[in-house]
Amino acid sequence: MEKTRKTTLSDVAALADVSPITVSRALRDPEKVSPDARARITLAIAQLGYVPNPAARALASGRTDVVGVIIPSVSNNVFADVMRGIYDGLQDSQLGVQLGTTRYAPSTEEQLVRVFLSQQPAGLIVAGHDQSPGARALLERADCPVVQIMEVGPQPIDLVVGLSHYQAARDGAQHLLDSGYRAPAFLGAQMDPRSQRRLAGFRDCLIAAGLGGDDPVVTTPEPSSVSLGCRLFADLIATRPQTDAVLCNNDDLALGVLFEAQRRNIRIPDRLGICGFNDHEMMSAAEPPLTSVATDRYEMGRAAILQIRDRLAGRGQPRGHAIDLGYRLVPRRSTARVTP
Amino acid sequence: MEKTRKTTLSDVAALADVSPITVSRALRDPEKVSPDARARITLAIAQLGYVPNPAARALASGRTDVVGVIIPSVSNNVFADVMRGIYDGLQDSQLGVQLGTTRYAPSTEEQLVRVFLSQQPAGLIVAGHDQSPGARALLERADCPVVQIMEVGPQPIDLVVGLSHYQAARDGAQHLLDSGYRAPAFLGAQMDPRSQRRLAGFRDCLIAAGLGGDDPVVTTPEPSSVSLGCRLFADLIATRPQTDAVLCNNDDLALGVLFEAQRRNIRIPDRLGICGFNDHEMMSAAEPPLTSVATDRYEMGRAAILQIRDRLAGRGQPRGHAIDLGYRLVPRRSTARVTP
DNA sequence: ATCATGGATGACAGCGCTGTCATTCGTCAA
DNA sequence: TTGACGAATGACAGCGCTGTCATCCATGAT
Repeated sequence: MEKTRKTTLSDVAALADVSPITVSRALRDPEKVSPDARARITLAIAQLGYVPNPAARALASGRTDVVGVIIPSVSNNVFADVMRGIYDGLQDSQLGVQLGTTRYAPSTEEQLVRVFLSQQPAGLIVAGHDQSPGARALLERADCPVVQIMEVGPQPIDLVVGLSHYQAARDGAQHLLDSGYRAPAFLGAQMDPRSQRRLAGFRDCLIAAGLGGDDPVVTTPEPSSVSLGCRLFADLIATRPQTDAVLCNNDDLALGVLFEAQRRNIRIPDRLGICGFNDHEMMSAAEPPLTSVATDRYEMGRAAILQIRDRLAGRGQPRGHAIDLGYRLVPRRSTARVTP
Repeated sequence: MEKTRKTTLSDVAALADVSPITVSRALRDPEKVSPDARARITLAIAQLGYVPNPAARALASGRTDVVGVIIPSVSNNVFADVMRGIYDGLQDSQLGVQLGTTRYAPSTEEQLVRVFLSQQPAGLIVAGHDQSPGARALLERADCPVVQIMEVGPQPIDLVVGLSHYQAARDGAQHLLDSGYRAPAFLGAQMDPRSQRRLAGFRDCLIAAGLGGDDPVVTTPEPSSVSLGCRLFADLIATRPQTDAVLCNNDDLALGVLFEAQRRNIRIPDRLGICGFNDHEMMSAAEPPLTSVATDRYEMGRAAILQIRDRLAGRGQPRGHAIDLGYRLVPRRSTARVTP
């Protein structure tokens, strides 16, 4: 296989009988080139199969068309939905994505921020607002739009798209109380900062309801899974048989609770209420359908990209702008207790 | 905020009192630099907070440290597992990932291949072996390692890590027959090429068993989901009430079938056997636990990256090398019929 | 002492593109 | 007719790094 030199701007320019600069302009800013020249250039590009070299462009212009995305994990389906939103938001743009995963380690996150920023990205999307001081300093100094997603909170670095996990979980807990449950518990895995705030919302709800003496919480740092939901629920009722409802940190756990309850012939919703978090598609399909606090992960990703695109187009929101996508409690049969 | 010029190799060189070339070498090939100089350079780098410019490196060397990954979708948890394997395989390497999603569209895939190749990646990972002729031609001409994942098949482009979906599904169907089911059906969504081959395996198994007269298959091009499993199963038993088992194209559908069967009080496994595909973690947690054909998506991603790393290190496998990760039938209660 | 050897280092040019001017030319108002 | 103006185009230099050679010097064999 012959090592054929790649065709360059100059090749195109020669064929189209213009200067390389004009070709460059025709590519980036077609308006600025006469229709005549533009046509010849387009033809030449097609004939030569020319593809621009992004490294050269990046070096010369100090910009790339890549948006860096830094999330804790790809195998968490919350982030899968976010990514889908990001890719959809990218449609009809020149932008690409570079993805990094932190595995929930702040030091890894900081390193990724450093690496990504060194590539002079068009924008950066990071999950959460619990960056290490170092990472935060880097991001504040970044000369590209930075979007913190997942969560709204104090002191945004630049742009924010998220929701209040505290409030969402607090409302979920309140829903359990409103449905007549008197001894709700919290089940949590992978207790990242957002999970911690959900837990705080749960606790405050109980305190506000005068049920604060106890702390019916079972958590683990393990990654979340359906099986883990089974195990945590088993632990929970072993130590607190009086529990009559569970607020789960996410839907996987809720599904595990459902299965474990079925195994033990615990009747849902009468003997046990179940509320998940996120409202993954499967929640409505389950038997009984499972109540959950719906979050719009897809829109979170999509909105983040659109914020960046707006900024790049010069009509973006100012630094500090936050979009609160909110949440929605979706009551289903799993908490529809007939007699309190 | 002052636009501070980034520190460059020359700045480091000046501080360390060596030439820029030596700094460059110290970074890429520390062995070739004297310990003395290396120490001064390391110190200077730390003092200046120097971070190399990957665009400049890419332009000068014609190489990048980025592996392109082209998959159909990120929200399919099969690919989420693959991605996790990829990121784990990347540990302790300089490599990064650029991810593109095709949305199951061959034209999008071809375009992504073109764009990614223009970035002169360190390697490329693509899902499946049903690339368009154009994409295939580009990949064959690529001067970087190319790994086709998910599936083993004829005429590999370069390297392959996968399994035979045909055989895996055929074994799944055979398991249903061996368990005493006489009228198994196939449920499929998002009928991509791999799903088609699974379906073919199912059909051939039935034919081989003398049950080929009929074609008990319900499929849809819609993306897979648990709810869709419910609906497809409802359709199935409406048109073919005699069905006594289902082989599902994936685990989401299987879970949907379970829920729908529960809703209709169809007893599992006696009245209905359920077999999924992939053996997602939730399958073992379900009640009853669900039989599935296990595939090692994680290892698929990991092995793909390791193949690329080996190649880059000069000790890789030759073109055409394929790794068949196989599959494993995991029988559980959902197909454990007591009386055939 | 002399020369070949190889490790360490450096000079030079250039990767392909774009920012910043400068230049050309046609058009229109005065 | 003239000058001013703006659209279209081009020349030049340089982004930060690396490939390819060339150079230097200590070492050990002769």
